[in-house]
Amino acid sequence: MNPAGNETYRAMNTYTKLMRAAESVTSRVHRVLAEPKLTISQFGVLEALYHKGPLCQRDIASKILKSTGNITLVIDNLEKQNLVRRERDNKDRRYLTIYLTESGTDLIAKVFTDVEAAIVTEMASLNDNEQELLGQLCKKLGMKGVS
Amino acid sequence: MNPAGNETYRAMNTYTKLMRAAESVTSRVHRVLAEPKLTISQFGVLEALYHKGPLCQRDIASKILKSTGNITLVIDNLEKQNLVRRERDNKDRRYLTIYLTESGTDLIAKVFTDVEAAIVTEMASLNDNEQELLGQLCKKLGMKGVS
DNA sequence: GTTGCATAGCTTAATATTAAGCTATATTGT
DNA sequence: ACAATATAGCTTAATATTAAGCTATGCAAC
Repeated sequence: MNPAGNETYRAMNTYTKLMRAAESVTSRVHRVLAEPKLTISQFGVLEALYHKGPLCQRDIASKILKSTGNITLVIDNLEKQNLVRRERDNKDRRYLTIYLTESGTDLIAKVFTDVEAAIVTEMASLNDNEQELLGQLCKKLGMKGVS
Repeated sequence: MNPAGNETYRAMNTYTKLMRAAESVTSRVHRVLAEPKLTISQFGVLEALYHKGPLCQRDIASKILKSTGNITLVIDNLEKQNLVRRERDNKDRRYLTIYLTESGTDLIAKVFTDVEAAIVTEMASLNDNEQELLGQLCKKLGMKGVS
């Protein structure tokens, strides 16, 4: 096999392992969302609000990488369950600020704790140094796109 | 911060970087599917057939992690575009074997080459040793689920 | 053989998602 | 002030996806 072939082979191999790891870890972590009946997007929205405070829909959309139209629906559904509420910004009336309600805060606090525990369990396959190393390598890969 | 807190902090950090890397790399790689107008699932099906040979729908479903009902639709759409064909197995008539057509083979050969090139480009952020290391760490993480 | 269980693929209904375009609001340039 | 432009969120139509259940086929036990 020529050098180019080796490079390709190695890249494909690494890529496959990266994707399998990400997918297998997330799919196990997301199991904890079944009981509270949250979709992954709903969890993403609640978690963003929980850690960043109130946000407008566009910011939420860009945070969880979904379209603004989709966020409208996700927030609608969370609002129906009384987990968040919308409030029109009086300075710029185009904006809706989304707030966690009290029960929304309670729910995400509990669910996030469970997700966190699941992630710790998953990551326990690697020791400290390995996790540090994996983090660095992933960071290098992810940064590529910031061009 | 207590030991448990540190462990959690580190795990969350590593997890986040892993997910960001996976998502940022895939989203860039998948851009090459826009021009041939293939969905990610369609690409997954074609690629499975290209590398594994003819498969029945259930095997395809488990390979690309989609429901069997969904695969029925994905194959329907590929069949409409004459990229694959279904053939009833005469030994066990419950099975449909899915074959790439000639134009399907041509298309996936070309598209896979492009995807491969995109992956090589992405992975070029890491040198040989780093890729090897990343692969090993990911493998360790992914294996957790095989219990 | 017939009866009952298992399995492959299909259908249906519900939900999620996106892209494109719409409305309302704000900003900027003249 | 007014026109043009930009932006936030919403709507609509098309597509994707899943879960649950259905049909047809095969297999195994009796």
